[in-house]
Amino acid sequence: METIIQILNDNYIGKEVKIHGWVYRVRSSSKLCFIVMRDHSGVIQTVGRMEDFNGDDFKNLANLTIESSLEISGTLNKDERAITGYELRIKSFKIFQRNENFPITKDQGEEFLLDNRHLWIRSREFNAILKIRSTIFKAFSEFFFKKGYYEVHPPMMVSTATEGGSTLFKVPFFGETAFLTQSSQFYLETFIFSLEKVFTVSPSFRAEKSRTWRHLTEYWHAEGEVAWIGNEEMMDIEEAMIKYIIKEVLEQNKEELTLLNRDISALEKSLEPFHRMTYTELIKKAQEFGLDLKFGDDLGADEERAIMVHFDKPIFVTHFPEELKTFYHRPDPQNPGYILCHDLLAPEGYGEIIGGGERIWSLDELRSRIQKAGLKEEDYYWYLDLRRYGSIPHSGFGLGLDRLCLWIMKQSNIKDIIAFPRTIRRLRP
RNA sequence: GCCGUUGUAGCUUAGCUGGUAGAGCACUCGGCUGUUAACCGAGCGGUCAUCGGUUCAAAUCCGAUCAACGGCGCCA
Repeated sequence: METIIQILNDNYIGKEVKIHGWVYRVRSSSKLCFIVMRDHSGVIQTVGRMEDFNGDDFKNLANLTIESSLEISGTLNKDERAITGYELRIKSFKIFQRNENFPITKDQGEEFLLDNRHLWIRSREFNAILKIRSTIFKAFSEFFFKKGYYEVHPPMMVSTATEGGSTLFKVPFFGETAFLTQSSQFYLETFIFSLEKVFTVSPSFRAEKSRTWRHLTEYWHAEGEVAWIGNEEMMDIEEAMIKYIIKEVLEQNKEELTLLNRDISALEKSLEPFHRMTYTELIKKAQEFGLDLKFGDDLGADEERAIMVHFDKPIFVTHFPEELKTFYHRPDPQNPGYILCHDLLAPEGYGEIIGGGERIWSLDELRSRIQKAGLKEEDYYWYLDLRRYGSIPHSGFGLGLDRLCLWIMKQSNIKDIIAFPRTIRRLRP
């Protein structure tokens, strides 16, 4: 048994091969039928000639429906008329299932395809998306393993919010109420006291009623936490990580990127050094670009997009004013009122994909920030304990892997790069 | 949560200022020896989201309801 990608190759010309897969397209006339077959690896045109078959065999072949499953044996020829340049002349075949008409035909609306996502993921386009996504996830972990990090596994069911928000999913938990995690950052901070350099890839859940092109209710969160380093060094690591992922995708998924019409040279730009600027500098730049942004404003989606059309590489934005960030971020001792943190904005209008920075490591400072934020110390007893016993400087980050996928594949909606998106209005399929 | 748009055949849709529903795809049947989500001929398929109102007459105008989609905020 061969895979399709394997036999799209001159070495197989004239040889007898056997493939299995699904009918991608079928066309027939009275004495000739074309069945384009697909498997996970690609598509190939096969041709059935009436003279090659006995009895009803030709008819059975010509009457196959899209997505029927079968096994085909035949000889391979080169043929420019065929979709992928080679053609298999069918000698024999075995049908596993001739199915009813496949629900997805041409001219489908987005919503219909979402309702039928369980079937649509078979499409060539989605197949390419899933392959690139797989590379992105793999490369993320690979990068950190190569740097000596440990992968850790924080809980998804938690008792408190990370950021004190009200956007948590409640889950009954043996008489108590548990929440689905929004971020594993606090747990990662516990791990560094054992392992020093850790990362995790796990889902995060946000019950926010977002309806935008870049929000999911359940999304894949890649987080890292590193002992003994500060904001600058954290950014260096993230920059190397993003470049590593892009390089891997460029190496392993050229074909898929082409199938998606991704402009590869635009992506290659991000292998050059990223821009870095402070929040204050960014606001100034934005004002130069003619944007109505005042100091103290958070960057909205429109602003991010308007700013990012001026850059072709990612930008780290650092030193946000204290009021714009949550309590655990460490204020800059050199710049009172500013935070040692960073957001990474992706180019081509994609905006924020990473949030990270240095964490407060002094117990007193953390307690006062918790108080200021109006939160209860009891809820954070174990987080505070980390500052009681051998506290150290450390930094971390959270990367929205789906957002990274969105940008790398240059799709227009985050739902397009995950097989089964969960949003405020979609729980199925 | 706020703002906006849309709802016509299985799917994609046309239908202007009211006159009683049209197409493409899919499907069924027939034809075709080189097709590229082929082509040609015929057929099947619609309580125009729901409820109510205006009118001689409503897919079309008005109101309500429901559903979906898009944008913002929140963030990754």
